[in-house]
Amino acid sequence: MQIEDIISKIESNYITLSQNCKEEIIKTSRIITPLKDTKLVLEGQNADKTYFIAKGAARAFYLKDGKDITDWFAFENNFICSINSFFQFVPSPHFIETLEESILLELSRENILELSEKHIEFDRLGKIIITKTMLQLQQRISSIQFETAQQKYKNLLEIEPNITQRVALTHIASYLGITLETLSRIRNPKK
Amino acid sequence: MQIEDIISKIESNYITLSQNCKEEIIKTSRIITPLKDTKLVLEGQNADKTYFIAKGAARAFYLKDGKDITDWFAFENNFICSINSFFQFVPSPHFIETLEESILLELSRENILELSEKHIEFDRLGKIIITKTMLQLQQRISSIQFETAQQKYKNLLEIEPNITQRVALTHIASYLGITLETLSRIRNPKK
DNA sequence: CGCCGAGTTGAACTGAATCAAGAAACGTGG
DNA sequence: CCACGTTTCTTGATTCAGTTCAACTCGGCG
Repeated sequence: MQIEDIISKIESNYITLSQNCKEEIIKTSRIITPLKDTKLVLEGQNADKTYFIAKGAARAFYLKDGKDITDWFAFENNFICSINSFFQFVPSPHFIETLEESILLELSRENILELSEKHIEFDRLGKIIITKTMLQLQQRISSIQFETAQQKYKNLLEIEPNITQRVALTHIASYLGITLETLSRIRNPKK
Repeated sequence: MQIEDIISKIESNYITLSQNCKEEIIKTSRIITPLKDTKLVLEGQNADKTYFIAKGAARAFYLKDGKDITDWFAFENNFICSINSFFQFVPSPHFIETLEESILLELSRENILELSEKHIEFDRLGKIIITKTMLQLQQRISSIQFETAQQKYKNLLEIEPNITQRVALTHIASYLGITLETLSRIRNPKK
């Protein structure tokens, strides 16, 4: 996959970019093609990169009392970063790792800020992504807050129907805020 | 309170605005001074307004199986809107109401879009607010997801130390995703 | 004063967690 | 392509935090 293909994926999923802007993206970004289970960000790092997933999947997770808790999944045509670190310039509480062999476009915060200054469509792209993320988080809060384990799992399947084929159940369970055992029982009702 | 005072509150809490931009805000916005318990948004409405709280407090809530569930609190120097309706152009799932007699600056989506087009600082203001909201939601998810009722309450008090003096416990309980009874027991341990 | 909404307290119940074993599936090397 | 070890998932028994339902208290205000 060429960088032009990746950028046109961004355009068709988000917003059209000017030729100038695209050229500058090409100059300042880089493509990486990590294998499955590659760490993109480590806890404690200044995680000043954002990744666009052209192909593959990734997750953000953190360790709470030694337990691996998934906080976010991202698949094709979505962006992933350590939002705390990226936006607040603090050490990342999260790890980010690929869940499959992937093709990613890596952009640094510095380049993103510069691109946003120079190209109004790029600035708008940023706003769109942040808004989308905000709405997804809001959605997730209602789901976590007021639904049973069963309903939360169903909701997730509606949003990401194939997630069970791509992601380990342990990660799905921790993302839903339930234990692996409970998830297993939900999936195999009284047998 | 004059509109100039309100705008300077926005500037000191968020970002400096050009003279032009401020004049246009003055022309297109309006100040409202609702009493306590005034509904600003009703469920089902196209809620295309955002409110800046110069003084007072408000909450967004919805009815889940007839039960009143608080989704968001906002106090002085913060903005509140029905984020689903405002950003996605759908009927609002939320009500929004004041919790105290308040002074609010009301801006319509239309005016906000126009201001964002014309004034880059205003556009940036929007981005700052959305980013802040996103980070707060993210914060809230970890709190809801992996902490005991007790810890969630403590966390809230750290962020909003005076909330119990300003907001009914029922609303705090539903915001935390616990029952009023549980909240009461947390506040009055084994007596 | 008496009522009413908000908060408290008590007792029984329950959904999900925890702890503990075992079964499948997976992959690596012989 | 099979044997073995490792990781992932399932199943069962027990426990517990928080809910539910119900009764009671308190403070404000009409």
